Amino acid sequence: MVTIKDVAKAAGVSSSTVSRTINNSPSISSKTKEKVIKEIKRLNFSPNSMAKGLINNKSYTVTLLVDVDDEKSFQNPFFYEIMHGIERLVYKKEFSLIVANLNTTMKKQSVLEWLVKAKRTEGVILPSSILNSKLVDELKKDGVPFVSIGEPTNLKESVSWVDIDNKKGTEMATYSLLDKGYENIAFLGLDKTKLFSKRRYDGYMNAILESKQEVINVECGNSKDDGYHNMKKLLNGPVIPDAVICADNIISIGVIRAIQEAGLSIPEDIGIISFDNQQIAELSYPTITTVNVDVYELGYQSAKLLFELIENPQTRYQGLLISTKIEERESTIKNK
Amino acid sequence: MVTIKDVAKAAGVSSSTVSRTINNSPSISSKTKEKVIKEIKRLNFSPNSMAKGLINNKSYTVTLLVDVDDEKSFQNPFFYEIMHGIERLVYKKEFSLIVANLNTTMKKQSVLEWLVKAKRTEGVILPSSILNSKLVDELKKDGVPFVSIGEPTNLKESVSWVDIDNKKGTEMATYSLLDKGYENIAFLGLDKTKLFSKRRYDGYMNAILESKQEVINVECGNSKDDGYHNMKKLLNGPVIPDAVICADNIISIGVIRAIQEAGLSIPEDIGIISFDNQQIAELSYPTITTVNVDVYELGYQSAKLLFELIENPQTRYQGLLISTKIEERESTIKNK
DNA sequence: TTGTAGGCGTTATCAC
DNA sequence: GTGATAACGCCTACAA
Repeated sequence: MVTIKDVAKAAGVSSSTVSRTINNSPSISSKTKEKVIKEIKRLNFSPNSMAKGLINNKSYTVTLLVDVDDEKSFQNPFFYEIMHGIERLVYKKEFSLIVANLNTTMKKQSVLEWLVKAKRTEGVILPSSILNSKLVDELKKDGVPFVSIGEPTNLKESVSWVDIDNKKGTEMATYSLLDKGYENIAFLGLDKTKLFSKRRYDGYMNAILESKQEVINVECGNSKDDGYHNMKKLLNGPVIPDAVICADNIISIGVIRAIQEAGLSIPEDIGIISFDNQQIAELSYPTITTVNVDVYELGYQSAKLLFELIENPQTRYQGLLISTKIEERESTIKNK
Repeated sequence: MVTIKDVAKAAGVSSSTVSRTINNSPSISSKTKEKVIKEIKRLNFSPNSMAKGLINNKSYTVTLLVDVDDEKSFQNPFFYEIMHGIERLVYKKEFSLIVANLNTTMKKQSVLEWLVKAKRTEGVILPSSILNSKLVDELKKDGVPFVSIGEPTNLKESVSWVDIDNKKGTEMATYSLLDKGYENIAFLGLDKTKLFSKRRYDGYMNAILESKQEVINVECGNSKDDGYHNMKKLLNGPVIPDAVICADNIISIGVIRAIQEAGLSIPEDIGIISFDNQQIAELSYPTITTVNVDVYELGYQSAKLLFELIENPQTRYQGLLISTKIEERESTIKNK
């Protein structure tokens, strides 16, 4: 293993000079600097991250905490993109990204304790679904900066978080449907136990009331069967909508099925807008217009907030909303 | 920060005694050991991982390398489960799991170099799609153990890898269809550029030839449109199959569409078996019978192989195949 | 069985 | 601008 001493010897300088070169110290002549850099390259030297960390008491490491056993924790398709966004910034900062599972069984302690107390990590990003007051207390007590992905609920403390602007998303979706000429727009899939679902409903409500239209609201779960059965009911009901906004992407699969079985056509008779799950939206017949959710950006911004907290612990906690965009596909008509 | 010295002072022993206690040294009286452990707990002490790493020249860290920009690298839905399998073993070994992207831009060097040379990681797990001879050379030169997820292709060197037993999977699927009474079984979606696709075809071939049936093979890409158009062609062709095995899960969505448009019923007229993508298989109407692929196990076994290499660098390279299981859903009939 | 001392590779603090 | 030296927290001979 080639160390700073080897480089120093080879370049005929002291190890401090090599250290200064590595760390871009201003007080060093460009001549020796050049010489040292040359030797560093020749010897293929990289500073040992642990020795450096020991001195500075830093691990140069950030943790993405998940709960694999909790379905709400991170949806499979979203996780990869979120991680990608995080990774981009983390490595730009010359940190490493650790991924850990909240409920991993370790000998004596919890993973989180293990990561935090042994100085293995300097900050944590975690989904709001696993964030409760107890966890917040622990993290704050240990002085580890953290950022929640998703706006937390039922929390007394204030924390930093990043979320999709769900409300604005459905608001835009509703207006977009109205613009196209749809007149009876239903919202299907409100689940009051879920914040994102409520937010999406709020956006829909806003736009509907603002436009003096009638609210058609169907509360239900988020499986394809929920979508199917509730759409069926709606089609037999007093007011048949000519457009449906689905709170959650899976629901829309069942909704489409119900509409097609009733002999109605999409998007002519009934238009559909759902929330982003690109793969499903594009696999369906017809493909589904969605409120596009930029989860890469979600990840990137969460990392950005985290680094602000790491670099300056005095930073105030803040909430950040990522804007959405409507991606037109076959389930909505261009002009009615 | 509480160090080994604080514990030593509190317990009235030397720091070496504390160190010995932590590391379960045999030469220590159970009495002092007890005393020390008590203080460790009271003071809430955890050994600093970097100081320990510096001594042993170990990082206690394993890296999962991906290429987020390469679609073949890891399918979204698979990644999470694979990672879960890896994570399980990694933390059991009291290591951390780093996730890094091959093409992350760092100032001077590649992430991999950065991770390896600065002693940030002790082993690497990576998808076969990004593994080429150049990368193998680099990894071997640096002496980092690594395991490929997926059987590598076009590699002169021998390496350790884990893969799904694709061949056996389609073989079982074919026999299962024959058992149910299907007689003209087609294989749709052979892509000769992909090893897993070829393996799946081989399994189908084996079973068909063994059973003295006729081979119906359609080569095509793996989009839903490929599935749709090629199934349509098949339905207009001389021999209409009464069962289809799809090489890839997305294809089956198009295949189903084509069959339904032709007014035929699934599974009565035509049965379908595809490969695992649980979400898609269950969202479809009808739900799709799949060859179930245990990607958690894939991840777990890759980590196991990696640790064998880390703990004993003399370990021989080996390839490991994970068996599959057929998950019956609506797209195949019970008895024809 | 326990304690002392030296060192892992780096950086910060002094001198020069 | 540069070099010696002492840390950082832990482990491991070696000594007792």
